[in-house]
Amino acid sequence: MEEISRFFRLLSEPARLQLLCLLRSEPLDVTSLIQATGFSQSHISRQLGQLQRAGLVHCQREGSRLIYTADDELVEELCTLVQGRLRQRLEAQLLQLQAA
Amino acid sequence: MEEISRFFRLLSEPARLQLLCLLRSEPLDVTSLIQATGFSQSHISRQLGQLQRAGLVHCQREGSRLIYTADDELVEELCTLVQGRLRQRLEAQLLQLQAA
DNA sequence: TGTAATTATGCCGCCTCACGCATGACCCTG
DNA sequence: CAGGGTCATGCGTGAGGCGGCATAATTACA
Repeated sequence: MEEISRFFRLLSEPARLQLLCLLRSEPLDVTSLIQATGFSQSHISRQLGQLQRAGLVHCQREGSRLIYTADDELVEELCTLVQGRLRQRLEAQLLQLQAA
Repeated sequence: MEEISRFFRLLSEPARLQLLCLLRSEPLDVTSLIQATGFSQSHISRQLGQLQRAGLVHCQREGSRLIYTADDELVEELCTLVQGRLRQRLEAQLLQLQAA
């Protein structure tokens, strides 16, 4: 339970979720992630560290760079499920507004 | 994306997750939830408010009490998925330890 | 109608964590 | 070996949110 909530906390930060989405389409080095997100280098590095400790990503050296890769498709599944629910909820609210 | 992360944030708090689990097995009033969790009355009330605004629970009067009910089975699914992953990860670590 | 029970809300202290700056560690090239 | 590029790590700040105390609001009951 405690563990599960910690996992959700990892995904509760837009920056981390964004990193996971970016890495899901293709492996990238830190510099690319910085440019893609607009966050500071230190921040990106920290978030990547957290994701790595959680086993959601791993990295390998490529010359002087570190290439990060997303390991798990679970996050995608979770996001899809949640997104479906949010969509469904919005539609329900829309119907209710039209009825009024 | 922003919305999705907000949803995960809801589940990132052990107290809220616990409330959802309790309400998933049976509808309960606030007093029962307080006793079951050990948190203060105000805190429970607040968390229930958040869950309600997110559409995860709803409440109905039953005399002087408010009976809360969990609306969505999505949370269960999400928890099951995450739990499976955590278990899988622990087993992997165990194997790695045994190999060493 | 007054009182007790149940729930919601304003207020506040405290802790966690996001976020950037500066610095250190590591690798590559000349 | 020197210097530049890439990434990680202390440090400080500020905001958001947990969590409890006190209080208000709502309801049931005598």
